[in-house]
Parts: sequence; C-alpha cells; structure tokens
Amino acid sequence: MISTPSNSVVFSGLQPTGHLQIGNYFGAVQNFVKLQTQYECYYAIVDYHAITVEHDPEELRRNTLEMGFDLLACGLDPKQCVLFVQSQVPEHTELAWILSAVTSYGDLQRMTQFKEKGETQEFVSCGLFTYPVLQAADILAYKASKVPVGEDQVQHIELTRRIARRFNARFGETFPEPDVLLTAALRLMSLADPERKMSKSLGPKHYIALNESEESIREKIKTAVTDVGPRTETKEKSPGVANLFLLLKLSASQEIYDQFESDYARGVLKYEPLKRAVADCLVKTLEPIRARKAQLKESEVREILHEGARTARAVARQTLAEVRERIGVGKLI
RNA sequence: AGGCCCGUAGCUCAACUGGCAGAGCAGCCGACUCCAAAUCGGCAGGUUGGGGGUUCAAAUCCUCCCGGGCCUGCCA
Repeated sequence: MISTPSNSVVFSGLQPTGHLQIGNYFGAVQNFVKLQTQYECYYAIVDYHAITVEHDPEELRRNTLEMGFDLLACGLDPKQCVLFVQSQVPEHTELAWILSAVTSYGDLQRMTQFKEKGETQEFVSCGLFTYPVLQAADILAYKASKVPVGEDQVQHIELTRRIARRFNARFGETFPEPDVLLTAALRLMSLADPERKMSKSLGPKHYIALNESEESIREKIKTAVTDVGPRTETKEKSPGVANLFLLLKLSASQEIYDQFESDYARGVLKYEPLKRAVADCLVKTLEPIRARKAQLKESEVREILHEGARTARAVARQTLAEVRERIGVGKLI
C-alpha cells in the first residue's frame, strides 16, 4: 500500500499563551519541526480557543503574534509547513457549528478538561463547553489523520474520532478518523514543584521561557527543587533531580551527560555542579533560537501568517464545500 | 418577568449590635543547605466590585449600577 495524502496530513493547534516555554519547545514544538519534513503539516495558533475563558483583547493580539515569532524562531519553516492563525480561516468556526450537530452532549459532559478548567473560572462560558468541537473542526477541516498532542489532549482526539465516525455514518464517508501521534512522551516538570508539569500558569518560578535572559535562566535552575542528596539504598532519582537530568539530556553532549549519570550512580553527585552544567548547556541550546528570533521582523511574521492562512483556507474551503453539500445546506440545487 | 444569595490582598476566607480591614497559603529578602526543599526570622501586599446617600464614624445600613450563582415563571 502506498500512503495516500489522506493519511499523511498532520494538524496541531497551539494556544497563544504568549512566549513559549521550554516545556512546550522540547515537548512539542521540536517535534513539529521534525514532522514538517515528513508530512503535510498544518499548525494553527488557535486564538478562537483562547477566548473561551476570560481574556484581554490587547494581550491576545500580542500573544498571537508573539507565538508566531517563537514558532518560526524554533524552526517551523513556512516552506515546509502551513503556519497560520485560526481566526484567519473562518471555515474552522463554520465547521465547528456543523460538527456540533453530530456531537453528543453526553460526550462533552465527560470531558475532564472542561470540568477542571470550569472550576477555575468564575464565569463558565458555553464556548468552554463546546471547545472540543472546535478542536475537532480544526483537525477535520484538513482531513488530518495524525495529531501530535500531549497526553492531556488524548480524550479530545478520541472525541474527534467519534465525531468523524458519526458524521461519516450519517452523511457518507468524508473524514478520516485521526490518530494521536504519540512521540517519545517527554514531559518537563515544574522547577519549583517537580511533581507537576511545567506550565506558565503555575507562576514564573515554575518555568523557563524560550527567550529568557541568561541571568534569569541561571537563577531559576539554581533555585530548582532537588532533594536531600543521592540515595544510596535506591537508584531512583527524585522528581526534581530527574527533571534536571532530563534537561541535561536535552541540551548537553553525551559525554557530559554520562559523566553526571555516573557520578549519580556512584553516589558522589553534588547538585550544585549539576545545576551549573544544566544552566550552561541550556543557555547554549537556546541561543540559536534567540538569534533567529532577533532577526525576524514583525512585518515578515505577519506576512508568513497571512500567507499560511491563504494556503490553509484553500484546503479548508474544499472540505466545507463537500460538507455543506453532504448535509444539505447552501446551494439548493 | 419575579424572588433569593454572593462580590474583602494573587488565592481561600475572617472582621460581634456600625468603632483603627486581618489570618492562612502564594510572593519577595535573609539564615540554614554542595544547590534546593522543609524549618526559622523578616518584608511587602487593599479604590472592601463601582457611584451616590445616612452617620462623629460604613466592608457592615439605604440606594442605583456592574459582575456572578441559585429558584420560579413566561415563551416555544
């Protein structure tokens, strides 16, 4: 069997949260960069998702553009992938409405992310509830079959499959059922609370941004939580130390990494030198990204995003034409 | 459309019958530590949702507005 275009399309969406942090980079974006050389990739900065909770319009605008800068700096190449802003392709929201008609209310009620996010919000919008439907539309508008996402999104992709299946059953084969593209599950943990995943929402001590100053990176690594010392009776690393080793693996040479591993195994590792090495290597690893970002001009980023939206829209429009036809709306002849 | 409840520090809440707005957590600085954590010491944090009114004095009482939640009705 030769792979057809229909099973080689990748879609992923990123919320415009402002600057990317290194957890996003090593956990997801680095993988996106790799995927763009192997698949037909659509990457969307999903601003319509961001409005489902309270937000500031100016901040959203700024964050959306900022995300474009960061993604390009990380190595997403407009020649190899389609990078765009969700709201610039209105087919997403149109398809979301259509799909909401084949989405089970009960399924949505079972989405754990809605329950969790809803608890933190004073005002729970209807949009927050139907968020997974828009996500399904994002994916299905391009008939994507592979969706690289984190573990926390797996439930939403399963819902997307159910939505696709139900649509196909009622109106005829239209969408592929997308698969989660699980790469080597790589989770950077918070520096200040290594039991939790690194996230901006936990506070500044918990994450390192891609564009963070060298001084600040060193300070945060230095104050990262460790433990009372290497344990002799068990080889198991504490979460904080394991996290530092993961950072070292991601940024240091094999030699340096092996040296620290060996020190740890022999029970002679001191955390202070480990932290110094992690900070050194991390600063060096992020430097090229910083350099690329500094070279990007705002007008250039805007143009790339607009061009991406044009390309994406051409594809999404075709899908919508087919969908409208199948469900009996639009043209009446 | 009617009724009831709520809004105080970043978060969770306290403040009697109207009497100097406070605590825990989070945050910042320091001590301790190979580095951290924990612990200890210190610091900072406020238009009490907003306007108007009563009063010597309002987070507290009255009034309007904004925001949120619940109940009922109406429509279909």
